Amino acid sequence: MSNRTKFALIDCNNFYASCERVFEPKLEGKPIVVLSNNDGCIIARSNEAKALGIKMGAPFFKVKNLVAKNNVVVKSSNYPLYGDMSSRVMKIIGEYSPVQEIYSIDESFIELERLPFNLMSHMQSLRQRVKSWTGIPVCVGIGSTKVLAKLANRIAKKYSRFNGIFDIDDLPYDRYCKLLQSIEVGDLWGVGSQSAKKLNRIGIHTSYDFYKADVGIIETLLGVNGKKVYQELYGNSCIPIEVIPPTRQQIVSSRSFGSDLKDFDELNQALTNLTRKAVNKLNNHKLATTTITVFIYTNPHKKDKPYVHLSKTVGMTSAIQDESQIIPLVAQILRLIYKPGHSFYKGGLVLANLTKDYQQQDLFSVNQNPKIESFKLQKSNTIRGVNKKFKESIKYASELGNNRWLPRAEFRSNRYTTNWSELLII
DNA sequence: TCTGGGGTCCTAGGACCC
DNA sequence: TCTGGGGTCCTAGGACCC
Repeated sequence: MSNRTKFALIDCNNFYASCERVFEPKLEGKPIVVLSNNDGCIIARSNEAKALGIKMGAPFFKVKNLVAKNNVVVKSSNYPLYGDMSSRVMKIIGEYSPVQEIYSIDESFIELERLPFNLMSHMQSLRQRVKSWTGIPVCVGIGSTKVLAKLANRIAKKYSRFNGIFDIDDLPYDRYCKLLQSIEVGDLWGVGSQSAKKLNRIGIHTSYDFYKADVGIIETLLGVNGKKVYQELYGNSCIPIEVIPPTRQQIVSSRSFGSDLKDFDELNQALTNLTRKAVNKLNNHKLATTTITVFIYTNPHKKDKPYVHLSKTVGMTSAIQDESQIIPLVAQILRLIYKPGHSFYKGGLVLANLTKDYQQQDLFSVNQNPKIESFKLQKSNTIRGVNKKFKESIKYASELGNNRWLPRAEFRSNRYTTNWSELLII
């Protein structure tokens, strides 16, 4: 047991709600919810809000009464703040192990093998340091596989007597089985609602049922991923830590609009903005794309009107990476799919087939005057430089207009850590 | 009636995660 | 009135190749 690899999962408690509290300490002890883009759904809740029965993912308008009655504090999401807080937290976690995977904005796995420390006090020190340096509370789950570390984290969060740290390997076998019996199979990491339904149909309801089932049946029903989860419950590590994030496969940029859009120019305005965001990401990763998908669709929740989903994918013979190439192309594709008379609720684009090698020229293209090519490159570098220094001061004209697409964000807090004009004032 | 075998690549759809 | 956004991987089926 003791010389097996050990993993720890560090998970921030109610991350977005906790970020809001750091800069508004009077919210401590009060119920808080954070809304998705466009103030649509609940995407984070403080413990107090959870206790009121506010569900994850609930549409905001459906819980407005409950929220008002209980004086729940409402915040629009503030990703610049959360992203910056996340990188601070992750950096501190990284000081506690040479092997770290940043799994999501609020979770990180680390490997604990061969660390010359008492594990418990080492992790206790991590928790305290993250809390005192950033204000964010975290819990630590420890186990010999990632699935077990995830499970352990649940326990650490749920029972305060563990002081935020739980090592599942410390459980004797019978207690481990008891624990599995208390957890629904759909709550295991990697078993989602669809798989849970399939398993329920053959009498597998708890994680313990799953643990005791035949591995062949699990593989037939859930495929290789289900089998991995199964084996990880037995302590056989199948899902390795990924220290280096794999290269991106695609970049998606999409939004539901602040108001439904009918007009082509309005849609194009929104799409230009989204394209610029996607291209910035592309450039930051030093990638180029050869496949662009553009899509727009009407509100699927409105039953009185037909749901219309329009999209088109275009492939190119050579990879492109420049705003001046991609923005006009997106506008062209939008022109091809656009149909008047519908109220579009959401739209976006996907850049796919990403490649590092964007110098490759098209064999059949003509007029590749090297002077012109180098001028183009110089131009786009200049624009990028100016925009970096003077925040988004050069834009495509197609992005300017009536801004009806801008998402609602009625309850947004300040970008305390990333914007000079929104610093905390004491 | 009987109709090879082995492989790749691409796409769409489904499932999962946060 | 009001329902998020951004990812990954797997699988099945079709097209195509020799």
